[in-house]
Amino acid sequence: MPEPFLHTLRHLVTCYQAFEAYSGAHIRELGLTPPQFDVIATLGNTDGLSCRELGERTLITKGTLTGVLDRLEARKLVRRESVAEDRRSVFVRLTRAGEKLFDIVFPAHVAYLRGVFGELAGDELATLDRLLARMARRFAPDADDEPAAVAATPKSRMIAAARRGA
Amino acid sequence: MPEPFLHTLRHLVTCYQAFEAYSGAHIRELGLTPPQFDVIATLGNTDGLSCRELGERTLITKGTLTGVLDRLEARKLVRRESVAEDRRSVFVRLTRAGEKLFDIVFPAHVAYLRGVFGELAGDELATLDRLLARMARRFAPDADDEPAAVAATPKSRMIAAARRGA
DNA sequence: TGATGATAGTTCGCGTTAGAACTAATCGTC
DNA sequence: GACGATTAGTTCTAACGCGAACTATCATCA
Repeated sequence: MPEPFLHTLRHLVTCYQAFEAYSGAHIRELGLTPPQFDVIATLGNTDGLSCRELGERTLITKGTLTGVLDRLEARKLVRRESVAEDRRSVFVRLTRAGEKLFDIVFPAHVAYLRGVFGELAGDELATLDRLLARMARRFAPDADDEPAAVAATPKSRMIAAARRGA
Repeated sequence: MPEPFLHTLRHLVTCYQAFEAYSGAHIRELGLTPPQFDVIATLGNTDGLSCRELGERTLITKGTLTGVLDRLEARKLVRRESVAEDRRSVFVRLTRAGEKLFDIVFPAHVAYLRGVFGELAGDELATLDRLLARMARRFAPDADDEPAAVAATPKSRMIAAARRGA
């Protein structure tokens, strides 16, 4: 009993990390950290989002999000606004500079990633997709795949883009 | 052109994070952080490893590994020894207490994970395995899958176990 | 109204992350 | 055998990562 699932797990981790390294290297060249990119990408073509929603979409926990937004705000790529209806809430939106950056880095990064999948047959991609989703549900029964669904788990990368493309 | 690969990527990230959260929660209950567990698990049933090899197997970069080992050594779970043949190298091995901990936490964690895969048919697991490995190679052409092969990329989780089971 | 509870963000502690700069030791090669 | 190039670990910096504690603000319901 060599526990074959451990083998699969290792490949999951290896694959994820390889993706992270590949994607992250490019993002850093663009002058952003991966979480910062996720925020920019999520905010792009939007009228703004609450911190809560932004956290859900990027899979960044709220504690971490505060710091990420602080740094983006310091660079004037993002602006925090208070909401009249609910004064607990904070609305986040791209500044002009943020939008400009989005228009550059988002397409660039998607193009950068697209190259990797060139040869992968569409049905293989679909199979991988399906199996990953199933496995994810197994680990986190309270899955999150539908537009309005809510989760509140950890970090991410390119999540934003993935969700947009979905 | 909805860029279907973005959808797959999102699932990769979601799946990885779900695994991390699931696995990490249990590991924390056992009184270790995930990287610490990886080190303990990798060192278990071994006569010790060099920092270099330990880093390669756990996929923890050397800079990070120093800190992880510092904390494990402070808890007397691990011991650093200098090597006569190569005085640059540092040999790391479990202390008696470390071995004792390994004997408890490793089987416990494998059992904890095994439950999740119960229903997954063997061939599906194999398919997922194969596709993940292929995708990983695509992101990191200098793949690492054979025993003695070398890589030097980032972090991990349960890597140790996966490699042992492999 | 007023106590109870839930929610939105921030702050904090501790640990991890990558990457780059640094020291020390060994290797390759002539 | 000396010299430049590698290699092993450590140190440093900036940014996450999560959980937990905390503040402020709604929401509910009696």
